[in-house]
Amino acid sequence: MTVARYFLLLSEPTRLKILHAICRSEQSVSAIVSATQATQSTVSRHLGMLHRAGVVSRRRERNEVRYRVADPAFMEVCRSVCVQIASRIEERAPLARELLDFAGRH
Amino acid sequence: MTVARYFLLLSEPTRLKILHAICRSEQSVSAIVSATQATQSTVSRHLGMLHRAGVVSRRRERNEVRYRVADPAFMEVCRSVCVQIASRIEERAPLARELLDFAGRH
DNA sequence: TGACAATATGCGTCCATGCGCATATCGTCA
DNA sequence: TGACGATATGCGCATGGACGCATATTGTCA
Repeated sequence: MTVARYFLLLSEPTRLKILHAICRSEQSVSAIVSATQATQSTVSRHLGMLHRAGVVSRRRERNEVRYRVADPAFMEVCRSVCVQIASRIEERAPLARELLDFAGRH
Repeated sequence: MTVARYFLLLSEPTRLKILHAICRSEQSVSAIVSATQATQSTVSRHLGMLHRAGVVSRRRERNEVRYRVADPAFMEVCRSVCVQIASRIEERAPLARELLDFAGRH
């Protein structure tokens, strides 16, 4: 089931952090490394994964590679899911707030 | 990051099959087993997982337990994600068709 | 071209998770 | 209550994915 693979891309905390880091503007790998507090190799690997899936695109700028979300609709998906999940479980205040907060940042 | 946990629930083929099996009407565990071609223990385990996450609810009916999607909005999320992903990659015809097909069944 | 900075990747390890088997638990009905 | 059908779960195995280290690769600039 290919559908599951797309959800799998969004099910990894580090990958979500990476997407969060580049959702506003394209960023170099090193900038993403700083933003996510992850290792350079880890970040590079995840970026490669997202790139192969067509979620992000890249281009060289001088001697660095800059990544950006390939389609803004993808982050919109992420955002809408967060909002809907949050409203669905609004009785659990802390989690709902976390979700809405996450969604709001995009 | 709690958000990732929700996507993780949707990233498992067997769990998607289970959700697909109960998205129209509540079903007993044994019915879900037949529908998904998975083992009874596997299905029961996944149902327990989805139940603990609040995604599905259950009730006894005679000597069987019937599960249903707790909030219809959840399947709506799933559907909208599928549609958006499909339209985003419509150039890859086969995958897009698979996604839309999956989404259409709900 | 040579050196350097930035990014990608092979390799090994560790941990989480899915699975099936066997068995326990739970509820119903005679 | 006793037995049976339906569902849940302990256990062990196998697999897949994330991670870090070290190193390869790639592109840029002097």
